[in-house]
Amino acid sequence: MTKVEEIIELAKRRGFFWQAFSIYGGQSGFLNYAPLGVLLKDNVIGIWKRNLLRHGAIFLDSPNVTPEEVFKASGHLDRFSDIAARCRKCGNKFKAESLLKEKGLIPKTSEEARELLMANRIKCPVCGSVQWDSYDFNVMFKIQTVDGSNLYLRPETAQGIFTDFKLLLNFNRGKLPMITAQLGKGFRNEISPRQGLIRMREFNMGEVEAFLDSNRVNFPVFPSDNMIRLVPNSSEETDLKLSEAVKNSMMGHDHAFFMDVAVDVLKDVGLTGSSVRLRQHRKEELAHYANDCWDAEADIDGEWIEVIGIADRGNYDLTRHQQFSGENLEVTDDGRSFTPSVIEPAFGIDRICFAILVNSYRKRENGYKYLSLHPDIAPYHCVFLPLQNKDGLDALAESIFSEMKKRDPRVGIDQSGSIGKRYARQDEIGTPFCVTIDYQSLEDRTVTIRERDSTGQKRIRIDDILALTVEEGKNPFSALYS
RNA sequence: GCGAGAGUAGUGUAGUGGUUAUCACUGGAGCUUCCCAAGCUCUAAACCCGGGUUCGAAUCCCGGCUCUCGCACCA
Repeated sequence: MTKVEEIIELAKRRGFFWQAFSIYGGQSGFLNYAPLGVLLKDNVIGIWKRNLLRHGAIFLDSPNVTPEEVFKASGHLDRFSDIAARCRKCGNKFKAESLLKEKGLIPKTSEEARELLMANRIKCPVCGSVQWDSYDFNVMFKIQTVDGSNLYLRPETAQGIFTDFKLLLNFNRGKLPMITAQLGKGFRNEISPRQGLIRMREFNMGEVEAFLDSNRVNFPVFPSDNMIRLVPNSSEETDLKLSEAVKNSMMGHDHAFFMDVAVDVLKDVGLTGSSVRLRQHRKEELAHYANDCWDAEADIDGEWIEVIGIADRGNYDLTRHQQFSGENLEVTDDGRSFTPSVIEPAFGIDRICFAILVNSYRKRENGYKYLSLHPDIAPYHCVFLPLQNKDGLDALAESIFSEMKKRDPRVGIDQSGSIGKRYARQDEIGTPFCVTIDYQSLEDRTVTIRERDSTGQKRIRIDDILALTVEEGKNPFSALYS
């Protein structure tokens, strides 16, 4: 088994994620988060949300189902709908538009495309046949109401924010810059969804739209000014602080600010160092709405995978929605009217979760596996283990457990099997600390705390555990082993 | 979507026309001289779905679904 296969095997066996609808054979492109995966994902989302709140973000939650007009305005309807041409002989599929481009022909319908392909004896690039079928292909899932209105499942959550821009700005008392964010699902009818959590038809995204005045610096102070590997599209890759990259004119200041925020989030979930980089899109790679885009990529077993896209959308979306809706979406500031620009960091929650699993997977010399998860994002913070299930050890463990779970619900207790088996079980799901109640505990109210990565142990007082203060998103037990 | 391969307990697997369907790990109950998956006993759990061939199909054929790899796709 390859490393990734081993991780997927562990993730299925221990309950991080499962194939969706598996009793009916499964459905390609859809996965279930299993019990531990849900906890991990919640922690990732919590880190995303707290980082944004820290910068004054406001949040929105808009519908998945979106009317056609919105995607006409956003450009997704045109750019997502293609006429596909299928060679009758070899079955290969192409964009009809690109096959007909050299003849200067632009088909309006799939029927017209087929006629043009046949009439001009366009050859299949693979087998040379001139026999074609054609059909409409849309990457957006189309649905209909009973009265026949066309609706789509959104391919990105961003449009919900753009269409509520005036309300959000009013809520923000008219002030720019304004950071808005939405956690939600996106849907894309991928032709061949693959690689588990990497390419799904329904996926979790945490999108941020920062509205700003492009004539000035909107976010002067970087939160961390992280040092990061940068891969620009026109020069050599280099390690730089983001402030230095801005000085070198590699990107705009406000764009770099959100790259810094993105790197902070990755740092908080435990993705750091050489496993993360920022790569600039090539011109031809840019989405229709983007002026510039840098992807935060994570190393997933030797392959760089986009986990966050930080796009400069300019004023494209607001300008388009102003045109199509007739609403005035300009902002007046200092007597000057303008359409705000947008920087959009879009976080791929599922990919971040998968990158976390892959990058935390370790093997000990004896072959036993463990997940070296950051203590703050592990599904369980600490698990209590009575060395024996008798002699009062079990009762003492249960009393500590029931006291602690009132304050930190991310604790567990495990009384089944040998102690080594229980340590191994917790190692596999990435529990960073195990507290073992042994015979000495009965005499002096001390216990041992074991750290997952080193397997080292310290003896601590039960009262010090009970005195821990719990802070949202933090593992309080880290304070006991330092 | 195309081509090739593959789908057997939760996981990984054995099984080339007739088996009570193999083994291991995991899970559960218990014993145990008890701090790193020890040992022992017991136990739960599977042939992807639908057709066909056959006296008889996990096994052969067809279709569907899913997975893997390559191609294409990835706004």
